[in-house]
Amino acid sequence: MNTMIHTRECPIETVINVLGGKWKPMIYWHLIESTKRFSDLERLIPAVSQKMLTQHLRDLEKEGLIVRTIHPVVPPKVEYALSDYGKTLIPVLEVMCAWGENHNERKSEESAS
Amino acid sequence: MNTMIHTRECPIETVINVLGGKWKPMIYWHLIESTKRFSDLERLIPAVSQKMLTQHLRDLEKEGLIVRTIHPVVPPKVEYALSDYGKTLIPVLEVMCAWGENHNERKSEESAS
DNA sequence: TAATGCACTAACTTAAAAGTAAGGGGTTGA
DNA sequence: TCAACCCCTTACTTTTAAGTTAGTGCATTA
Repeated sequence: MNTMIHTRECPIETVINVLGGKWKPMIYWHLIESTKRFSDLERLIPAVSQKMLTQHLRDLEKEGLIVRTIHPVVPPKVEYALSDYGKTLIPVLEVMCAWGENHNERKSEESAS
Repeated sequence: MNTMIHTRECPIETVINVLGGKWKPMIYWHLIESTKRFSDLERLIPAVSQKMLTQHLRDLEKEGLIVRTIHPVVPPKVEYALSDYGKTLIPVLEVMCAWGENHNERKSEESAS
C-alpha cells in the first residue's frame, strides 16, 4: 500500500512529452518499419546530431517505448527496436498522422489563395 | 496552378506543434466543455500568465481551431470558442488521452515497486 | 475618491531545448 | 602507419520558450 500522491500530468501532455523532442517522431517512425542501428538512424535523419540522437533514444528507452540491444563485438553494434509496449503507440500515431496531414493540406490551400 | 514547393512538415509534428505549447492542451480542453472568456480561462488555469494565455490563444486562432468574438461593450467582453474545424481534433485528443492515461498508470506502478 | 474588473501589450529576464565541436578506444582495411 | 568505422560523452554556445513586471483605458462599485 503506498500513499503516494498522484500528481499526474494531463494525459495529452504525457503524449506530447513522450514524442515531443525535435527528432523523436522521426526516430520512432523509422523504428516502426524495422529495427535500426545507431548509424542507420544517422543516415536516415542526416540533420540530427549525434548528441541529440543519443539523448532522444535514451528518452524513448526510459519511457519503455524502445529497447536497446548491445552486441558485444568490435566495432560495437547497438540495435534499437520498438518494444511491445512501444507498439501500442502506433494507432495513436496513425490518428495523429491523419489529422496532421489534413491540417497541412488545409494550410497549403489557404496559402495558395 | 501554383508551382509552390510543398515542404510539408511531418504530420505528427504538425499535431505536436498545434498543441505543443505549455498551456495549449489545457486551454483546448476547457473550450471543449464550453465557450470561455479570457478571465474564465485565467481562473480555470491559475498558473498561466496573461502573456502566455494571450499568445497561445492567438496561436490556436491562427491555426483555425478557435474563434475569437469581441463584444464591443464596456468593460470589454471577448469570447473564445472551438470552431467547427477545431472540433475535428476532439477524437484525436481522445485517442491521445487514453494512451496518456495508461502510460501515467504504468509509470506510477513502476515507481511503486 | 479610490479600488476593481476586463482584456490585453511591451520590455525585460530566466530557463529549457537544441546545436557545435572535439575526443575516445579498439579493430580492420589500404 | 594512418585513416575509417562504430557508438557514444563532455563542455560550451546559441536559439527558443516561458515567466515577470508594469502599464493602458474606460466604467462600475464601495
